[in-house]
Amino acid sequence: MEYTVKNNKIYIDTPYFDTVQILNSGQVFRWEILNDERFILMSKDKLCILSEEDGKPVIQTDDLEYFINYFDLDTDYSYVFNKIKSFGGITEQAAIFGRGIRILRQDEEETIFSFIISANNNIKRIQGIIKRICDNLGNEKDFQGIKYKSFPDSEKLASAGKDFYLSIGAGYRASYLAKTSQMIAGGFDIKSIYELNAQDAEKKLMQLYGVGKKVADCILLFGYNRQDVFPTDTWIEKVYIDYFAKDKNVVPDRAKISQNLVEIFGDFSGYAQQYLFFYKREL
DNA sequence: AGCCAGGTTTGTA
DNA sequence: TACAAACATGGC
Repeated sequence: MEYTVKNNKIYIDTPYFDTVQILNSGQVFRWEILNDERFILMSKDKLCILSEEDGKPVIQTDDLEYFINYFDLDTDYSYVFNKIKSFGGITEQAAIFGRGIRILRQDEEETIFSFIISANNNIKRIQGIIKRICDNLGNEKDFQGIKYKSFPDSEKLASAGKDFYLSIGAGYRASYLAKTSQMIAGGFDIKSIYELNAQDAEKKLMQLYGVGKKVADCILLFGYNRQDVFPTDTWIEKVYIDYFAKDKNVVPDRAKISQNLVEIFGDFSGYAQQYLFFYKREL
């Protein structure tokens, strides 16, 4: 076991958990610096405090079970890490560089809306838009004197119109958020996606307004914990051109890049994607 | 100042 | 099917 639980705290004891790397890996947007070396992270209506004791990560929370699952603490990352390293080259370098990254098990619904907002957007602004949505539509919560707002459910999101999303700076994604929240609140079954294979799951998610292939793949990876997809954005496209393309002058489209990378990495595509994304973006 | 950001949708041929 | 333009906004 790579963690122990005591008094509402989870003590992490593994090199495969680096708080700063996880927070900066671009999969989670609702976090803030609390004070030096302490962070708060929110998911759904829950919050945890991330800190260090004796140089090791500590998670403080009212809901231990939720965050043990959220941080994927029961997955053996030494196995994942070594498997990714075995691909060699840039992939091995990326894994070593981002050794402390984990793929979080985030809420499906929150992930859907978060990654609709992510389209053609930068991470700082994505964080701001999501924060303003929570501040305006979320429920008031409190954890040990820290006041925060929950992520609103689809009904609440659907009750706000396109004009609201425009007013909080969502830009042209405003209509996507208004429409998709109405679809999900209206009965679009996002749980049934767990039963589908990757291709059908992708197609189903792409029925949602504002969800194309790349966003669908991010939702599957971060919200459904599916590893057999390879979200291909501008950064992964750069990685592909630099290190995987046979002919740099003939660059396939992103769907084809994604397909090629899944053929290479198979059921470890998600992990490989995350290490490579982090490596390219941090350098 | 101007390009870019974890792209998607819509229109055209 | 394939490609291009339109789409809002702010980070750096």
